[in-house]
Amino acid sequence: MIGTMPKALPVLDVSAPICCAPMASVPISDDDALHLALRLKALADPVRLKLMSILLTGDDAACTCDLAAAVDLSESTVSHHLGKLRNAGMIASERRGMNVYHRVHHDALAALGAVLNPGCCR
Amino acid sequence: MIGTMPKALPVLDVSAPICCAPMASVPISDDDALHLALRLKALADPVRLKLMSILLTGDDAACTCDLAAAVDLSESTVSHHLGKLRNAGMIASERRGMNVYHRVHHDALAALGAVLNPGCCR
DNA sequence: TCAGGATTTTGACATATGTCAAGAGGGTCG
DNA sequence: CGACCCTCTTGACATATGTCAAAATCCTGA
Repeated sequence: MIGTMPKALPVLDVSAPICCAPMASVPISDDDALHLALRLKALADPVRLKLMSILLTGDDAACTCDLAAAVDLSESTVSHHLGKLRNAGMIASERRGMNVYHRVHHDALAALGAVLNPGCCR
Repeated sequence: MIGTMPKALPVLDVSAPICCAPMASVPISDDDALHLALRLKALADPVRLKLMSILLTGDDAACTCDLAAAVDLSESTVSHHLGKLRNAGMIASERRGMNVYHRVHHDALAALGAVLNPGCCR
């Protein structure tokens, strides 16, 4: 039960596709609430939102160092944020030569929007 | 600039209607990123998602004590969570007699979904 | 006015989070 | 191979967060 969660949110792999009914259609289960919360938490940070937006609006995938420059933070910090996004299934990262390039999982973002927005058509 | 935010996220009033372009349409501004993050943070907790879902699927508004019973947490804890949701503009609370009844701001939820989901029609 | 129930606020505590510096891997190119 | 660049991991630190108990508010009804 959700009340007996005195300490930590467990660390789960939430990189699988989001799969739960819109919040308004049915009372959400404890399990779905936890998974959804972990994904929203991954997005609920100004730096990570900024990174997502840069990736979404950019022509191509961007590497870690470019992103670090764009948000003006250390590369280790940006790597940390990218790790969180990747772990939540929001982005995919791929090594090309010396750099690692990141791109958004559009489906994951759309699915998240759909769970929140009852009136959303797709 | 977003990088020079060494400490705390400022406490802002984000109860006003959400107003920013979908994340994918334009690189999000630092200001919009901050506001959006604060709203998402309000939602990014399993207990608060559960509360939202209960309110969304229930016939009527629910009072604090009913919600506390539903999620099996102390009333002070639930009051704290409801305060966060209210502060983010996700719910409205109204006193009726001895109890305080809470209901969801559907628009706020929908707007949040719309910012996330580029393909959402409204 | 006063007793009692509902709600919120305050204080305390353990845990999570965001940040950077320093170090460890991994890849490229002389 | 060896120097160097990009990335990720680790350690440390300050701050935020979720929880409850206890105290303070607010409201109703006798």
